[in-house]
Formats: sequence, C-alpha cells, structure tokens
Amino acid sequence: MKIGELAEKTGCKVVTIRYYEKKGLLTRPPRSKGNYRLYNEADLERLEFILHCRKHEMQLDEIKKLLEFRDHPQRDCTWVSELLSSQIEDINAKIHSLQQLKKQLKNLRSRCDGGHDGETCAIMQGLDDKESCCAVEDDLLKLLGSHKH
Amino acid sequence: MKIGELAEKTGCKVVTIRYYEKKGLLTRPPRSKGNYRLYNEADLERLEFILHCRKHEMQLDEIKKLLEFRDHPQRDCTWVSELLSSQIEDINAKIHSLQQLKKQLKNLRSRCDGGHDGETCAIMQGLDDKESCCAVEDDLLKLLGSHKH
DNA sequence: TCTAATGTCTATAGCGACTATAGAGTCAAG
DNA sequence: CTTGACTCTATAGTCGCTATAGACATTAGA
Repeated sequence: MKIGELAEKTGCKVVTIRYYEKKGLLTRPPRSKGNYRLYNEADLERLEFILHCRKHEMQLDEIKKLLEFRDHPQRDCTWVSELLSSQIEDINAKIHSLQQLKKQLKNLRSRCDGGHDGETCAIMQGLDDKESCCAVEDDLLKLLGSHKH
Repeated sequence: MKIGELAEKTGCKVVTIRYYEKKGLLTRPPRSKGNYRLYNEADLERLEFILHCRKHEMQLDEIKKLLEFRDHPQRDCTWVSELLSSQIEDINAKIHSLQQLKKQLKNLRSRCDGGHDGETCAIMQGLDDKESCCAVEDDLLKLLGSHKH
C-alpha cells in the first residue's frame, strides 16, 4: 500500500503521514524500487491509533508514549491512568469555559440581531443606553467597554 | 504609562503587547525621550478589548475587524452578528466533541485503575478478553485496536 | 556620583502540529 | 512516447505566542 492509499483509507493527509514518520510516531517503512513508501495493515492500524488519539486532543509526544506502551504492553501502566485523569480534568475545564463563552456570545449577539441598515448598530446603541447596558453582564460591558457607557 | 505598567494592569505579557502592535491590533504609541512606548487609558481599554476577545478564542484577524468596527461604529454590523453566530456554532461542536471524548477517556481509564505491579495491564487484559472487550464502545476498541481482540 | 539592578528596546529563533511550495523522479494509461 | 497523476526531499510559512541575545535607559541605594 502506497502512501496515497493509506491517506485515503485513514482520512489523513499524505504530508501529515510523512510528518508523523519524521516525528518518530510511524516507523520508516520499506520502500519500493522507485523509493515509494510501502505500508501494511499494521501501519494502517498504528496510524488509526494516532489519529484517534489526536481526535482526543492528545499531544504527539503523549501519543508517542502510548505507542511505546502499545509496543511493550508488559510495562507498568500506572502512568496511563494518570495521563487519562489529567486529560479528563483538562476537558472538564475546557467545557466549562466554552459554556461560559457561549453564554456571553449569545448575549452579545442578541444585541445585534436582525441585520442593519447602516447608521445605528444595536450593539453600540445598547451600550450607549445606560439602562440596558448595565443590565448586561459585566464581561459584556468590558467587551465594548470604551463606548461612552 | 510604560509598557510594563500596561502589562501589569491587563495581565498581558510585555512581549505580547509588542506582538499585538506588530500585528496591527494596537497602534504604535508615542515614545518617551528614551524611546519607551507611552500608553494612555484608551490604549488600555483597547488592549482589554483584545484580551477579552482572545479569551473568547477569537482569532487575531477577527479581532482586528472588530476593532475597526469599534473605531468606525457607523458601519454596517450585520457581519458582526454572523461572526458571533458562526462562533457559537463552533463552540457547540467543540463542546459536543469534548463530551464524547470525556466519556471515552473515562471508560478507558476505568480499565486501568488502581495502579499496576508490572506484568498484567488492565487495559490490555480487558482488550484481550473478547467478552469485556466487545462490551466497550466501538471507538475504544479502535483506540487500542491492533491488540489481539 | 557611581554602580548595580531592573526595565525597555530591536531582532531573531523556536514552539507544536501541521500546511504549502519548489523541483525532481516514478509510474500507468492512452 | 507523452501526458498526467503520484511520490520523493527539502525548505519555508502558518498562528499566537515565547524565549533569547545584546544594547540602551532609568531608578534606587551606597
């Protein structure tokens, strides 16, 4: 299997596959007469593993460790559990901050709905209006803070 | 106000402030005799705006557009609303995928809890055991897919 | 007043995880 | 036998910083 086929099967770009090889995540495969990389099923599974980990936002050096573990499953795996725990924590924090963010953006958008003809922007109007302005969350105020208020 | 003071007041690093200037988000401020940048309150508010947007994961070129709009509020603001909508959508997608990911990682971790002495890893054991293995979600199987199964 | 510490300046290089480009070689179909 | 698609290597660019080097400015203490 040449690199293009591997790319197609996995949905990973050709350049990215070569990049993973350069970074030591994929081993250098045998070459054809014409110096083309030749992959087998094991390589495909290894790449799928990598891509799966990447979907999980793992970093390449963490994935590398996981691959080493995969290659030598008899080794101690305590750290794997720890790695997962710290990633789960990271994810919790990320979700929380995204939810906050979403709330704020929705709030902001609601001030600027329904398009606009040219002269008076709902966001700016809202912020010029002290009443409605101060009803909005603190963060929102800061976001366009320098306007008269 | 010198750059260090601005940095302290906003919680933004000095280098980052200079970086924002280079990228055209902050205008080049006047200089002191000794060639130090001198900022005023408006600069501070502008920087806070930028930082707030960054907290919202906006990209610098988007923020730049928002700043231009802030500088010329009479312009059409339809695109602002559209920008916000597309960002809210992005966030929804991100939250969803993070939640999926978290479920998978938790599931995976549960196979590798309680440490390990050296010879038999719970993850690998679980995956070697066809019964328990196939009870796990599809994605998890793939994650350590090349193991006997 | 001198000196040492701190702050600021510019320019450049590095990070992670790719992505794009250039220029060459290889292969299969018409 | 040529055209076009694929592959090769090497290098530079992306984004949003961060780190480093080496020089100049300012400030506090002796």
